Amino acid sequence: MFTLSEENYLKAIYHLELGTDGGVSTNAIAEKLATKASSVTDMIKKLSEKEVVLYKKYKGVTLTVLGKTVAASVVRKHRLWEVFLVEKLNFSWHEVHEVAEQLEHIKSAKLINQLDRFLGFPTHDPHGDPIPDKDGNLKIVEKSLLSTLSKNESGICIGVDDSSSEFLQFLDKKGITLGKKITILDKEDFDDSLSILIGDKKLSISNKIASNLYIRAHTGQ
Amino acid sequence: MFTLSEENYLKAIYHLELGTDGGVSTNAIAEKLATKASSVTDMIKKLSEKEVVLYKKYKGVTLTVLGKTVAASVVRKHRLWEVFLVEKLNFSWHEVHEVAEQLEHIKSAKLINQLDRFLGFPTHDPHGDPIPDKDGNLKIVEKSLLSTLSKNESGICIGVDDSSSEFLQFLDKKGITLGKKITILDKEDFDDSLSILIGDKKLSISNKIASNLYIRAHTGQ
DNA sequence: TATTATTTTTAGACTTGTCTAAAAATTTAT
DNA sequence: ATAAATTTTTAGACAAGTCTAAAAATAATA
Repeated sequence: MFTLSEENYLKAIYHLELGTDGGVSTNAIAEKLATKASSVTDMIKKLSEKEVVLYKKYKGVTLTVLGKTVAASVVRKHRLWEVFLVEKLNFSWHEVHEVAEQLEHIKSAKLINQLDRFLGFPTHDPHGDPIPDKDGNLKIVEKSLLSTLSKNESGICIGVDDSSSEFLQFLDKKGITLGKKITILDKEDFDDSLSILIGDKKLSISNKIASNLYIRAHTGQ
Repeated sequence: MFTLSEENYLKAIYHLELGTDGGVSTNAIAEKLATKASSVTDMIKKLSEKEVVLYKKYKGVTLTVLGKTVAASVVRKHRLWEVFLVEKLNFSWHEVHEVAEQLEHIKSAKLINQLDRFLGFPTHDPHGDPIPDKDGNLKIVEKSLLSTLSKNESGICIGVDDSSSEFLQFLDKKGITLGKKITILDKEDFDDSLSILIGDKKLSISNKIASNLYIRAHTGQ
């Protein structure tokens, strides 16, 4: 069994590992968890003894298969709870993170399996991130940034890169939500801003926004 | 803000206070929390400094108004989660306690208020225990033990005294659930066993069972 | 390659919550 | 009312997880 703290470390390493090829550095973990490098070293030793990470001094860490399983299960719980909060309890997508950070540590296999069923076996959380299945596997969806589409191309909004509260609230205000079809009407060379069609509304958005929105290719029309 | 451990102590004291008139003894708390008296003394000092209990050495503790509010809020969360688990996630009433013990410590006012609304503002948990409202007040229901009813009297099953897993599973097997009407058909002087009518079924139950079932007077018939 | 800068680890300390063993206070019984 | 039993508190220790400050290793630069 793993403590709350251990689970948070495993989750951090899991997320960091997706973004890099080699091992994850002590400093990177420390920054992610808002703690000190020395604390990270201590914890890594513990995790190493528990055989959930591979560790060589000064060389960073990698999750073992076991470690990856544990981390994925925490992520699974986090994202299922996020779906619950948004779908059933009327939370906005920018309000769910903090609460899900707590709920992800509740220990009960039955709870999470029944919750999964209750929610209709969702595959993605409210931010568009994939929910690992019971075995920790992710269903990968081909995605690209809105900013990479060309004029007259379109796609379905499936997620965000920056999931800060401010950005999510901004999207809410503009009416940009997951599942909506977005078509590029025009691209402005001057500042790379976009003119888009979302639903039946025409919007102008900056390149910064377009570089934070993920799009799934839209087959059919 | 209170730690998980502090909340558990407050909850224990809250429950113990309902069963006695004066202050709650150190040993009683230790037994309830399966810990040592010396640990209790340590924690009581901390709680006393935080002004949630009144404490005089060797004289036991009492909750302050603030302490009672905090404890009631934990109990409220515990019982609301129990309702959720049974009503929405198909848990049996004997499976919910352990999970609710974890969920009761999740910190989010919005979460618990929305959960309350989602569940239809329930007043009692699956064991028939009352759910404190937002201000910590209980709706008291006039209740009596089934064993105190006389022949031909009847009432609605509203709760259990002993909520051990074994007892609850026994009740499940016999078809005795909350909300059902029970009528005393006969009382056996020899061993104080009862012959009862529940729903349309005739059952014979021992006095031990009857002394663990709470009944609300049944007006009308 | 030698030196400087950065990263990582070690050593030692602190907090929270717990424990054991012993001392002090209270209660019970003779 | 005094002795015995019980309850409660104190004193000191320990594990988990964190921190600061300093040492060691690695990486970057001249």
